[in-house]
Amino acid sequence: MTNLEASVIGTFGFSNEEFQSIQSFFKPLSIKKGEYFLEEGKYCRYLGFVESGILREHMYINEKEVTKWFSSTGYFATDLIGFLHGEKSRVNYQAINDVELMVLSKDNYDLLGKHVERWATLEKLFLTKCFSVLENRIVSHLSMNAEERYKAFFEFQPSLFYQVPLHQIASMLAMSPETLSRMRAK
Amino acid sequence: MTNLEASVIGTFGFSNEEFQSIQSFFKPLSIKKGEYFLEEGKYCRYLGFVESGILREHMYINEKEVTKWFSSTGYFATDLIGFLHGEKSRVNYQAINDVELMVLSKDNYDLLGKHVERWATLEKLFLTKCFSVLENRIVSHLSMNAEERYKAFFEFQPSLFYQVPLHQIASMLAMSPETLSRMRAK
DNA sequence: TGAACTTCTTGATATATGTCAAGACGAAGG
DNA sequence: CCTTCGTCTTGACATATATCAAGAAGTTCA
Repeated sequence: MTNLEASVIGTFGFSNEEFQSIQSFFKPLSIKKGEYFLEEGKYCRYLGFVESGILREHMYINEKEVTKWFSSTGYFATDLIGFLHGEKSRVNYQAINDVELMVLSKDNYDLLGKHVERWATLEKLFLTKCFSVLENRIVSHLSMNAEERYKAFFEFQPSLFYQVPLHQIASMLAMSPETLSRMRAK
Repeated sequence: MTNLEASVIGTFGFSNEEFQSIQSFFKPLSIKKGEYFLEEGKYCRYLGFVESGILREHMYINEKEVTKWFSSTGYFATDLIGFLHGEKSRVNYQAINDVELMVLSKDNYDLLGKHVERWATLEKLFLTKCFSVLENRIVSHLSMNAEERYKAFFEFQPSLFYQVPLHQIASMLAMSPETLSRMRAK
């Protein structure tokens, strides 16, 4: 069973039949360490699902690089708004290490509604999951200090800390690399 | 023309016919200053649209009150995840002043798909707008300091600053009331 | 192997922001 | 009308976090 299958059936509650009917729309894509899956200013033609490896989502603001998210195994990767609306991406997705993806083109994505009866429901579930993740992050910024954000994220995804440069994690948590280093020291 | 009509046609691109077909599903609701439109732990039975007045979205974390958002004229109000999934609310919506709403019950919301042909498209547009707002807020926390967040939000909604207690705005921007007061002094 | 990088840590210090306390002011209510 | 309460500001001070700088390891690559 691929990770895609496990995720789509487990997390999103697709039936086996539903999964079979969408599977053929995905195709595999390999990306080498350092290469880009998506670049700022280019059209978001693909929705990626990470089978293995880690992609980093980042953008430049006032010449400073801001890490927004990491898509590791089992996560989807794209500028969702850009993808759904057929617009240019505002973010980059770069491979932290060698990455294996299953990707769905925008054209195929738009066809799913005709091939999967429950698609409207399933798509809504997907969108609301994404929404929920962001909502929780907002709350974390409203109610936690740097140390609490570090602890919460470390509990959530400890494995990332051994695979990703820590200064990038620090950026994603809105703190300096030195601060993150000091919290780890405790 | 009601604000609901203007918003749904202007922002979401409904046709007049589409608006007419959904209008009857909404009903008006008045809320007095201080009263609640939605409370933590209760089921989210309604999606509200603010015709006039301001609602404040807030929650309690470690006994501390955290203001998450303000829904002023032209905004929707509900715990979106709770509403869509038929779950209990994690937030409160309290009236800052007397508020006039147009509300859509969960039952009616679920009926819209059968009455409006483009509903799947329109609903997706609604969800992605909400998603986009959150995404921008995340980026603001990753790339701005308190003063920059204050300035950006003040430019975005200056009128709020004259209608809402400033300490609540401070909470929403993740800073202390004193800090907000000092930024304003400049 | 050695040189050039990157990453991570640590210390010293600077700065932004939070906390505490007090007072001014206006609104709400008896 | 007075009292009380909530709001906002301001000052003094505390603290969290950022910045700057240096060095130790680990990596990459010729």
